[in-house]
Amino acid sequence: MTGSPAIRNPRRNHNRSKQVLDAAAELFSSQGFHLTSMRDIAAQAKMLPGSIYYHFASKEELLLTAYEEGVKRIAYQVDVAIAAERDPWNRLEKASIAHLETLLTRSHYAQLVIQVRPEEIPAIAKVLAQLRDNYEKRFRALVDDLELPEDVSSSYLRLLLLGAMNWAPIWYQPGGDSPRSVAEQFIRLLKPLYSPSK
Amino acid sequence: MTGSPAIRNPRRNHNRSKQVLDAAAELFSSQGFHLTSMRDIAAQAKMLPGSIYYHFASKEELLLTAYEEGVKRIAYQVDVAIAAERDPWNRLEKASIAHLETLLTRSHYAQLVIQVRPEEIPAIAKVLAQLRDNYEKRFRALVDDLELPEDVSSSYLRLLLLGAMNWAPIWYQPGGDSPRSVAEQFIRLLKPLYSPSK
Amino acid sequence: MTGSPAIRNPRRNHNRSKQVLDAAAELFSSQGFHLTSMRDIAAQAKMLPGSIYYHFASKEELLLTAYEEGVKRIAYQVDVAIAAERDPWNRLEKASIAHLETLLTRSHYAQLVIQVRPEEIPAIAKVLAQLRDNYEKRFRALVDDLELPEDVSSSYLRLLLLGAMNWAPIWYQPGGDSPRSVAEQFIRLLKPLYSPSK
Amino acid sequence: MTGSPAIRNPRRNHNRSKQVLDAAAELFSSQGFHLTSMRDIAAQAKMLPGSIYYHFASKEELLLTAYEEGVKRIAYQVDVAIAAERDPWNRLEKASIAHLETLLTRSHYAQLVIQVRPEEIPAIAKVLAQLRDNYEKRFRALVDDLELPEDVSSSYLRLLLLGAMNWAPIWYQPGGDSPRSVAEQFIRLLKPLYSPSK
DNA sequence: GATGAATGAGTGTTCATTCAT
DNA sequence: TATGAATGAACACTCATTCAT
Repeated sequence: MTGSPAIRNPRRNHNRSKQVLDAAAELFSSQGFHLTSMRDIAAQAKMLPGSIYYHFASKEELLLTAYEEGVKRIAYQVDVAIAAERDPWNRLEKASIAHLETLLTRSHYAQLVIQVRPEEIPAIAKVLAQLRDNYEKRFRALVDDLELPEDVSSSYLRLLLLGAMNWAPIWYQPGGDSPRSVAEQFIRLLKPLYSPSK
Repeated sequence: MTGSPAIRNPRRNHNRSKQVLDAAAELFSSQGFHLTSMRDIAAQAKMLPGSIYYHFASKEELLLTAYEEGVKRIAYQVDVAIAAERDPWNRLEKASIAHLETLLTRSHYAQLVIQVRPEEIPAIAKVLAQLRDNYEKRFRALVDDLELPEDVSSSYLRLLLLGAMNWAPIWYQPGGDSPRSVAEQFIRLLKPLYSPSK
Repeated sequence: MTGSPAIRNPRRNHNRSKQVLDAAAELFSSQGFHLTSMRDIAAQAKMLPGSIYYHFASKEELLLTAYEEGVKRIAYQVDVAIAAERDPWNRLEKASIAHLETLLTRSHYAQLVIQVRPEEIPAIAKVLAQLRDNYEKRFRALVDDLELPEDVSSSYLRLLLLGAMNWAPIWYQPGGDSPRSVAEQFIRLLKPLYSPSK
Repeated sequence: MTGSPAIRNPRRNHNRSKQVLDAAAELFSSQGFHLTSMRDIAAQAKMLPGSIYYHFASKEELLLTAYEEGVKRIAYQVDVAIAAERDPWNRLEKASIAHLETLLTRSHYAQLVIQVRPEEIPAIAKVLAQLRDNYEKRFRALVDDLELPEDVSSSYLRLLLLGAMNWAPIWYQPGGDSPRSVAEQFIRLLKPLYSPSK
């Protein structure tokens, strides 16, 4: 796993590697890892199955690479969203909107991070879990910045919010409320209580 | 899927069928559907792979049966828990405790309901989703019974709470807080706001 | 490698396992391990490729089992051949005849022991080498029993004889001298010198 | 197999071709033909797999070329070794020493001649066998020059000696006796008998 | 001369399932 | 009821080879 040739040497790469990765991200996120065969990915990328292996060493490496990209993207969206905000609750709200929007509409890569459960792929379960953990640290910090009453656990507030958001792909219907409004609703349910000023 | 012999004649050797089902529930819930082979289940049930098919027509039927049992069990626990309560918030709390306790500690069958994502098994995805939906209606009713401020969406409150609880198996560590206390914390985070009298 | 089902439970075995093993022994010994595919073996055994795996866990296990059988057979032939002999040179000659006859004509299993070089199959190279070594110990003992002049190394005499015989499959033509007569010639080339009586 | 460009124009960049051939000789002789992939050879020669095909038309041609070189080298060593000798037994001894020394220590190319069994590569099996045969004719001549008793077959003496030597790579350990001394021992085992004068 | 990229046939193997006994 | 044995389709992957650039 020291990187495939195309990644080591991206110059002459007619971005076919990206094509493969895109195909993998889409199929893995929509059908899951085990229901997606290398043949499926090859077909989607308009390649022959064997050709994938020029770009990626294994199915697991393909997932891992896509997953990393997913974490990068969702992290980037969240970081951008909160950059200009100072108010702790606003920051949490912006972060939640970015999280849910990326998760639900923006990118197959980001969906991967939520849809694929690390334990499903034992060989790389630990790395995947760590990557996600790393991303979620942002929410830990955001929640810790809130001024909460003493008897309120910031840990559970974080788990409550993140859990609820990560479960959203299960029930979310594209036709209904926008991801943004879902996030706002979640925050509204939590916010007023702990900021008596409002 | 017209039912296997043992299910048509449920009295006959009910034991062995249950043994198979137990094995399936345990393995499906701990490793997932796709990482569990019929051979694994047979081994755990101390049978040969072919023998399973006397009891269940297919891997999917095995999962479906176990899933149904899981829904039944968790539903029963919740129903019992709220039977004696009248206060809406107390009822929601008791239900949440029962939900989380069953989910996290009580039974492999119940874990199945959360751990197995219907879309993972396209052939029976709809039935599974419906079974879960049916169970979760309880929470719809419980939340609707709360007296909430007008600007608060009971739908999103339900989704927030259920999502957070269903995500718990991802981060829950057996050594830490008890499932009961997790549920109480979640409720405490939501409750005070809307019932300022308490 | 704790033994395949059919070997653990040989009773009801309609000796299909043996059919597979026979096919493997023949093909491995005539074409070599790497030029023989599991599909080839299956075809020869009138089975489908997947069916082989009911009997043997892997291609390597198949080879190993056949190789063990080969060692057993050639060892048995040699042991029987020398059982009634007392004179050391006669014993060596009988052993050599048995060795070469089994090797060149009797059985694909025995040919395996010579035709397949352990290093060709790294995963089981050590076991194979040990099995052959174990067999060849017989010749060490037989040569040690000869009364040799002091300046003659019994080690090299053994290596000379065994090497020459094991090389025989390379040049041996079924139409020419019999294996027996080849062995006798080899012994005649070595014997007279060290038995001054002649 | 009409020859690759580099072979048609052997002056041009002879270096790179040799590099490839060296890599092939080393890997083929140490791991065998089938366990060595073109990728392995390319890596060892610090090239990309596709580049090999500028120099050699196929894996088989690569082996054939290296094998020819091996035969040439071992033949040369033997020819040089016996050039100055007149006594038949001395000639045979010198030839054997040269044969074994080249085989066991001198060159991967020479080892190829012994380590690679022609039948392993059906497409060129005959050519390989012929090449080796051609080389071994030397020993036929050397043995025929010995003055042997009438009842001793010079053919079998040759097969005995050559077989024993060619089997040596199987048991030879670099730490032990030198190849020279092995060859001398073999000759000593055969010689005294037929030349009682010595 | 050499490379990046792809090909396509083939490999060993898995696995849900079937069925005669 | 259960088993031994087999099936056949699918799977991830390998590898010699090709070829435009």
